[in-house]
Amino acid sequence: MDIKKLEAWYESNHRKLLFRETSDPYKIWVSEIMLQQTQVETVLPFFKSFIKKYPTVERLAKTDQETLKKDVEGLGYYRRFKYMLLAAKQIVDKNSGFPSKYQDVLALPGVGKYTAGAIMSIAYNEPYSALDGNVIRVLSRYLNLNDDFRVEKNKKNLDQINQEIIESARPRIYTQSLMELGALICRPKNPKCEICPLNEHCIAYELNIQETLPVMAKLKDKKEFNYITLKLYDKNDQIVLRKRTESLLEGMYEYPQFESESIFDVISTLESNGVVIDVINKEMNYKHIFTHQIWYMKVFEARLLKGKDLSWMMVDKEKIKQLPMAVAHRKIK
DNA sequence: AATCCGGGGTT
DNA sequence: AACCCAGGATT
Repeated sequence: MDIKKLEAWYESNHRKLLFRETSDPYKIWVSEIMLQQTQVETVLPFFKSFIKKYPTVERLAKTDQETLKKDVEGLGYYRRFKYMLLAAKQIVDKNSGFPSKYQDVLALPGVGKYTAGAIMSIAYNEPYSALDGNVIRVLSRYLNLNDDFRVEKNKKNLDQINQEIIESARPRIYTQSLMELGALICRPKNPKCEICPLNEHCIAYELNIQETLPVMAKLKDKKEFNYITLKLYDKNDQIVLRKRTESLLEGMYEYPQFESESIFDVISTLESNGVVIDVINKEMNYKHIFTHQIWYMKVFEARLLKGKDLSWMMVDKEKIKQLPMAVAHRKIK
């Protein structure tokens, strides 16, 4: 591996990212949790306001799950922030600062092998492999590895290789340079191999098969759901919301919705539970795509005439925007 | 080892 | 519309 060329490339070409202007392990940790499955550009504004509001782990530990969910609304995978708050409380309870040993970092809720390696190498400059999607792409091309990297065993092998490399590199620079190279040069499509600092010994480039790597098994098809979604107003013109308890979007608020294709079925189901609604008009159809699901939502405006579900809460229309709500419903107008 | 967790981007 | 991207926890 041309580590010297790679690190030199990084030092003169990397983006100036707000969360890389520090080696405060707390801030590195926050950024790495946000960056899980999420693009840099998406994370930046969230990180900025988050650190302004929660400059220290002590300040973060004092907040509550619902406030935190609202702070990160739109980032997705909200469970990671549930774990983030649990971890912050653990750290503050122990009163020994942000952990600095690999095993202690790895033991934090929501921190796996990648995130622990990223924190150790970027914040503490210690040689621990951080194998994310970018690094997998760069190394699989450089070494021409045809393994399916959705298979855990293959990731583990590559992680071992990366561990050996980082032990003779400058960890803080090395980890960031591989990720930056993956984002800017060694991109999934149209990689800029001509200007890549690793092109001299990149096997995939030599064979011109760089775009076929890395091999990733196809994900299974998404499951589709049809919902009747209600913008339901009570007599005081307040709107009915429900706080989700399901593991999907847990703790986020939503308009009441029912798995059905027919508003008439929903009306009769509600009536058999003592709830009477008067449908005013059909609004729009919405589609929302998750990783494993697609929601087709038929939205109706309705008036609540009688009864209510125990899980419902009445909210002033203007207050909706203050509550954490998934994009799937936030986009309903 | 397989499945569950969002959301945004590109083609 | 169809494709791409991708860590951690749970089971």
